[in-house]
Amino acid sequence: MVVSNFSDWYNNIMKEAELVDLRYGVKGFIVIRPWAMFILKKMYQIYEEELHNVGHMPVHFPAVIPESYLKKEEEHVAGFEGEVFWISKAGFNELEERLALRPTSETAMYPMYALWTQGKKDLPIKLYQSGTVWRYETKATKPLMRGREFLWIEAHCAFATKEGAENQVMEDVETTNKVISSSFGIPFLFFRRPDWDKFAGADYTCAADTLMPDGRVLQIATTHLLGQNFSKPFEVKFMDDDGEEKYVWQTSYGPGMNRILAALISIFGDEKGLVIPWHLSPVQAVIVPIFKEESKESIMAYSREVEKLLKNKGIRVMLDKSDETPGFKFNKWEQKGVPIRIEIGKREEENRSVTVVERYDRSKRTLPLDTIGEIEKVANEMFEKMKEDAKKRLEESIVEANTLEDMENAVKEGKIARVPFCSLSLEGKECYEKIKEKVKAEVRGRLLSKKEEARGNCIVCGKEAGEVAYVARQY
RNA sequence: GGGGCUGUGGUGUAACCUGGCUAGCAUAUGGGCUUUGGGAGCCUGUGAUCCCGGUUCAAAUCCGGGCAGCCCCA
Repeated sequence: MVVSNFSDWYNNIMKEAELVDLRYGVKGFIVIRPWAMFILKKMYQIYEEELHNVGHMPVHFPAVIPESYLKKEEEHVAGFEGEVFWISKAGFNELEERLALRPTSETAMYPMYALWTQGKKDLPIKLYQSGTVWRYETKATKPLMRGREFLWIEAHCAFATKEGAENQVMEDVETTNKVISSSFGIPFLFFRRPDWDKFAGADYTCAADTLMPDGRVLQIATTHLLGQNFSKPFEVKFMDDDGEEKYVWQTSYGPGMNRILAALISIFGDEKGLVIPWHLSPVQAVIVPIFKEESKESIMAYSREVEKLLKNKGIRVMLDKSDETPGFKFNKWEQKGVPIRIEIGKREEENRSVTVVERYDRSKRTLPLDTIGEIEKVANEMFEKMKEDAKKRLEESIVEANTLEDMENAVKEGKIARVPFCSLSLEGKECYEKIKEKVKAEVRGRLLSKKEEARGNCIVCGKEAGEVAYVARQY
């Protein structure tokens, strides 16, 4: 992907590949078109399956939250109040109590959790819902990256002990690795966020940041240790073994599906268009027939035979029967990101073979018809390459910086700077604000994946460094 | 939150500064002919000045407001 004009590329691909339509006419609300929605559905399916594997069950809570619920936890309201859409009227009646369109569902779910939890037998609770939330974003909106309505999954857990909740946070990290990294191929860094940047109402927040081609990071999933901050005001209690009533320990986890799609598009896309991983693509293999008028019938017949063969193998195949020229079709499906193209012309028909072109590096090979199942292997190898290359790009974008100047340069070049930093608790906030002002970048936190020993002095204040922090520009 | 730019058929644009004739072009789209190993060609048809208000004999064009989009900065 060309870095110099990522923004143009991105805006353009939305239209060209028919992913979304921005013309709905309400700021921050967009129409997601079939090609993108199919990919989202696939991602949901894989995500939900993995959540089931680790013991979550699905649930559905209402989209509206009574004002009194939303306001029960003080920090939480303070964090979200400015972004809430309110329903104050229904039909011809003013509502007695305003209803919030959920910006996130803690305050919708926990009143019910209180009713459902009496004893240890009711714990842990591990529930998730897939759905939409609404936030009145005041920053500039950008298709799929920041909207006022977005699709996500939110998993809300409750445990008898703090340890149980902390383990859940680590399990969420592992789930994120399995799904977003291994299955979707999107590399990211998982950070413990600084205290000044945690979720409103959480003890602490961990967040996965991926790197967009222009060097800005995009947060694609978060998991929060909510501690007992919500269980107390919502009175989610249980009777413990010692006969004492105790408050549960809670977590919430939220992968943002729109943003994951935005990352998928941007990280794998190239100057020709999208490149969609095999298992997520609406069309996995497209057959492009090539013929002279006199051979049309037999080549189409052979193409249909190949189509049927692939369909029977469970592959999402599409035979492009339109009247366009082959070159037009090649370009169209490359733009749409179909991972495998199968060309069938006179040569292929005569040899009972197919020509297979993979989208990522556009390598071409001829397969005899009876080995056509090989395309799955080709596609898998393609995906592994995409994944590796993306991972390498992320790793290579991390650079050491020990002075403010180095950091500024790194960030300006679209890198993620790894810096010695005094503290990620509130004591370090002043240093962070200086970075933000001078370098126009964010302190993303410290890595979760490994413990990094801080050396030297804080890049800003010069005090002994307590942390190895990562600094980058963000979306 | 601050600043800037923009809004013309489905899409991309010309005309806007300096108001004036039938709003031009490309692409897409309907029909016809023709055509298929990297975005074919010819003929023909359909289709547009974001919304509200103001200035003016006359507004796509100038002014004000709204809505929407993009970029930069916080």
